[in-house]
Amino acid sequence: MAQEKKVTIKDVARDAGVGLGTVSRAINGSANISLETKQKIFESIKKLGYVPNQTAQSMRSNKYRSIALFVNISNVAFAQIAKGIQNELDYSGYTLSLCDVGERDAAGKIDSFLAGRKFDGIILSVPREDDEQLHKVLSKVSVPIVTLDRDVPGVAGGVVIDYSHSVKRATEYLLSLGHEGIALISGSGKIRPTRISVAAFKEAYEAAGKKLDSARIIEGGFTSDIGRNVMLDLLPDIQRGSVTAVISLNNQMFHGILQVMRENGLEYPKDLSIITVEDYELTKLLNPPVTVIRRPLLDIGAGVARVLLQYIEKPDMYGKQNPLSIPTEFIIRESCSKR
Amino acid sequence: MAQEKKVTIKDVARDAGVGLGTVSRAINGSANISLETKQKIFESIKKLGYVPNQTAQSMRSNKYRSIALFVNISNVAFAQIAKGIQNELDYSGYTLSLCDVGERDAAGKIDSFLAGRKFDGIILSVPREDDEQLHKVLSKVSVPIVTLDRDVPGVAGGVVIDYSHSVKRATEYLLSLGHEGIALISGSGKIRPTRISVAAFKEAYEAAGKKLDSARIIEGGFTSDIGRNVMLDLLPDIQRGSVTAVISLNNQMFHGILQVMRENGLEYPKDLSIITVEDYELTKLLNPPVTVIRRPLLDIGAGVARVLLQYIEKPDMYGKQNPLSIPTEFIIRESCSKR
DNA sequence: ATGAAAGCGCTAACAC
DNA sequence: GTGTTAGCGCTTTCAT
Repeated sequence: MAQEKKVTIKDVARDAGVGLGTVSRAINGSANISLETKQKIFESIKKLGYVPNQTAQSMRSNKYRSIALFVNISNVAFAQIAKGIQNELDYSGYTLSLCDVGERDAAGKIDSFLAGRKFDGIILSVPREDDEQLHKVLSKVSVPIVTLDRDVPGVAGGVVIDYSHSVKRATEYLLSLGHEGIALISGSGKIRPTRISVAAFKEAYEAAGKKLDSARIIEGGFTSDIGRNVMLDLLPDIQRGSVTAVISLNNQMFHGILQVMRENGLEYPKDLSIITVEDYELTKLLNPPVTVIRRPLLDIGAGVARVLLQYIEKPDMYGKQNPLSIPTEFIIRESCSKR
Repeated sequence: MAQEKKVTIKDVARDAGVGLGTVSRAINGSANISLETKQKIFESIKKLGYVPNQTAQSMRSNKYRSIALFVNISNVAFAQIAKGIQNELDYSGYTLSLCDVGERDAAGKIDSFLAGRKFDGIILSVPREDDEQLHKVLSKVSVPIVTLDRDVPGVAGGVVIDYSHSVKRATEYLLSLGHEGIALISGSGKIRPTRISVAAFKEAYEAAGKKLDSARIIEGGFTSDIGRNVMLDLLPDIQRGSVTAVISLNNQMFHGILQVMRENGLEYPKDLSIITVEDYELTKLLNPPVTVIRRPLLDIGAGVARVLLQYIEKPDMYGKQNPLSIPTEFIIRESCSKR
């Protein structure tokens, strides 16, 4: 915690024997400046160890080199996504600010976080899309906002994850194994990935010409406790044999599901076939290894950052581009068996 | 992305019929101001929807309501720690800025991140403590820095995790089970948790009056690949029976270890007893459940944030306080057997 | 091409 | 107590 001597643009100007504005122009790569003065200035800058004060720059220019990320930080997938965003941002010198929106009152948290604070752009992933309060908060924001696999009216899509293909394949796979009673346990019903997945699930049933009991589509959530409860409810059906397979669309939930199975002496794939979304490789190390739907988390982060950066640079393009669609992968391991 | 009409302190002053400074005083809860003018001002503020411009505030006051977090974001533990930090920061209205230091050139990343940017404080967790470059970078910083379970010369400790007790207990436990050849696979050798754990490991051996083959203390790292390699090296000793138990001090590494076991038909606890650090509950769901050392990640985050906040408020206290020590928990499950 | 000067919105020092 | 004023460090006219 040493003392930092602060050298300002003034010092540079004096040292280089030029005016304030000229130094500014040099820094910002302005056109109207001769090569020699430029050189002279950069020498002084180096000599004095000058670093522009970003706060002052921001105040004057309304650029902040900073973007805000709103997510539910409890979601384990988030860390990798954040890393992907960082990687992309590093190139362009932006800072990432983090805000946990949690599960409840996301709008309130976003609002107070944003109050008076300045960012050049925002990446948004909320637990509910149909949040009036949220829309109100976001409508006050004057910088580009981009969603992370969410459909929020008035907000441009940044990245969408294509669960459709994988969920369909997973369902077909289970169907082909002879399962008829497949329970799809989604996350919250109010977000895009759930809608997409449910639709794909239905499609697969239709394509196979089988009829789907809509009670088999269960709205879950983001926690292992919810997984527990859903699974507890499902237990009778499983024991009766009317449910023989489960697809879990969230990793935390999957933990709860596994726990209930364990507690009730249910083994996979013998007593129940299971498929989940993969957030980290431990699913592969479970015994037996679990069949999963994998999302390329790093790519998702990098992608959403790139889209946002683009909108920041070209504000009039805002919302005029389709969100980046990121594919998922269906990986068959050993958690499902013939019926 | 609507238009935000910006109302400034000037507007408020005019509306309330007072001077600029008075409004400022009202906002900042200054003493010298009468209740009625204060009330009048807050009415105007509400009426006009005034929100102070933080950038301008920062520039003038050198306070930023912002703290920086430097971590290796690939570490899964980090997400929960970050949440703990956030929780604490929310109370005081600080923003968290995230910077991934990765594995290599942490100093460089920190340097460029910090360049010209302003924070009120920094939370630091680096992959190596003995980094000359790092010390140089940090010595230029003029705000409180606090470490997350690291010993960095010249930097105040924020939080230290007390692995000592748990590692000792884990070792004693293994020893009591009849294991003599216990391999301790640590993280990088250049960080505090490794030093602490190795010392505790040795102590346990000494206390039991057994002699420890120092080749059994193995420096690992932060990735599952390193875990793989270490385990591959260990394989002959395991098969020969000179190593019968493994303690892994890192979760990613543990994945690699498990993989190698799987690939070589080794089962725990039958062929090898294993203990690891727990970062998420999936270790409990492995079959059999794994005996672990658990760290309270949320508390760690909250703790380090609190310590930093304290130093920010009382800069002259900087470094004069002991780091907060956070206990760990040793949880016996079913991954170790008698020898 | 470059210097001078006017603020960005705010806080703090100084008057009264 | 409260108004006025001088900047914080920078970018951006506006002259030249």
